[in-house]
Amino acid sequence: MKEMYPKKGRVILHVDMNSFYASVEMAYDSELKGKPLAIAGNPKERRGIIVTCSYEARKLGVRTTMPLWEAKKLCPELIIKSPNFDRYRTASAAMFDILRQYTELVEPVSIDEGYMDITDCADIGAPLEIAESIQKRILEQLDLPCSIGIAPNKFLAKTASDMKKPLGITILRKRDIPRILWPLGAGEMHGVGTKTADKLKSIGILSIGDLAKANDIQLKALLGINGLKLKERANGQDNRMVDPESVYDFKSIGNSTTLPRDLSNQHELMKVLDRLSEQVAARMKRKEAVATTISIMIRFKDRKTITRSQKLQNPVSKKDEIATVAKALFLKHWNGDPVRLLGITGTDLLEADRAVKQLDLFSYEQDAKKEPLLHTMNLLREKYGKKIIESAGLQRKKHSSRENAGAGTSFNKDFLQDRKGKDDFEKKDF
DNA sequence: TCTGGGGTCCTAGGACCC
DNA sequence: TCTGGGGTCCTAGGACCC
Repeated sequence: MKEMYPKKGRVILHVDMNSFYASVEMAYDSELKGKPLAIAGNPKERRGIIVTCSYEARKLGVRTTMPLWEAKKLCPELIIKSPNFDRYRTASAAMFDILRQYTELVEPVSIDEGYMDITDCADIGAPLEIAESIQKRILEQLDLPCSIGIAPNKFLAKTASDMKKPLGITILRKRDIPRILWPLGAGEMHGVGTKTADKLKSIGILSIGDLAKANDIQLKALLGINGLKLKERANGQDNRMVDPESVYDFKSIGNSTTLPRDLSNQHELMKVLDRLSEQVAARMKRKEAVATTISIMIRFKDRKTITRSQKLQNPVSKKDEIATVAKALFLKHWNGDPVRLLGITGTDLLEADRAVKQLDLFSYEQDAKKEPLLHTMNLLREKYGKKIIESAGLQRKKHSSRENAGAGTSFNKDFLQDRKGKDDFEKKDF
């Protein structure tokens, strides 16, 4: 939907911070400047990986996602720091503040990159002048380097910002596509990873130019809809708008942890789930969100990973509620194998106040009942197995999906109807 | 003595409904 | 008498990105 009404002749910037975490650390401590520096996931644990590293470290062969021990072996003088996310968030906010001094049309994509639509900024200056000004300001005011891509759409801007690092500015025009974009390997395209690159290779598509000219039918058979989208991009077509609001519609909140050692002890694993539930609950509270689905992720010794999820009748956000569901899911699906990683994620998020309003509307007892309800469901499941719960759930689901549909709009008769049905149901079954 | 943690989007199958 | 064709919801997994 966002793609429907692009303006003609847009000017889009993609601002990409250079080795962001490492650069922020250097801005805080100038002693680090010019030295090989790496930010590593968990320097004390044996399973740390390199999250970001300075250009000096890159020259010595250190790479993002490289295991810490490998990086140390490669480069004994490497300075290793653990990430300081508060610091990065502060720097990020300051960076986006600078961008918004040029236009409100700023879309953060991640902590260290964002798009700007400067089509209507001609009064400020030419696109190149604006980019130079932004880059200079971020460097002078925050002591942080960035690269900027200038292009008629997001895909080309993103591609352009990647071309000169650090501190580059690259213009990529439509007419430059055959000369600059097409010779690149298909795997270098944003959206094409190793799997897709391999698949493309299997039908003889090696470069972005090959992809741009590929056969639609063949492409669709190989990659589905995504294949056709990639072909469009390869031809420089991308109608996605710059959407400043997109930050606010997050879809999931989750935390996971790789355990210091593989764990088979159920009690210890339960404690880990408690801790993760607490983290997820804290973040939901901060974001004023509640979740209607809880998923867990289990990774085993051999890195095989499974996810199991449960859709809930009532949204949850409190630590104990999340932990109850997560633990039940875990116990139901764990085969006893040693566990390497555990994760908990809440999805199908609703705004907290909206969800509270829903509950208020539907039953005065609901809040007090929520936990006993979950508890009861678990007991029933243990006693009677899955079937009875699911058949019970089915009736309730109808009500709850109606609630959700109505909650965003206004109070109406359906609400009263649903309310009646729901109360009846609860008295009958619980 | 390999490979973190935060996400998004897409696909596919089964259950269920009409 | 043995079997259609939509559609939705839920679950699980995979690919990709930073």
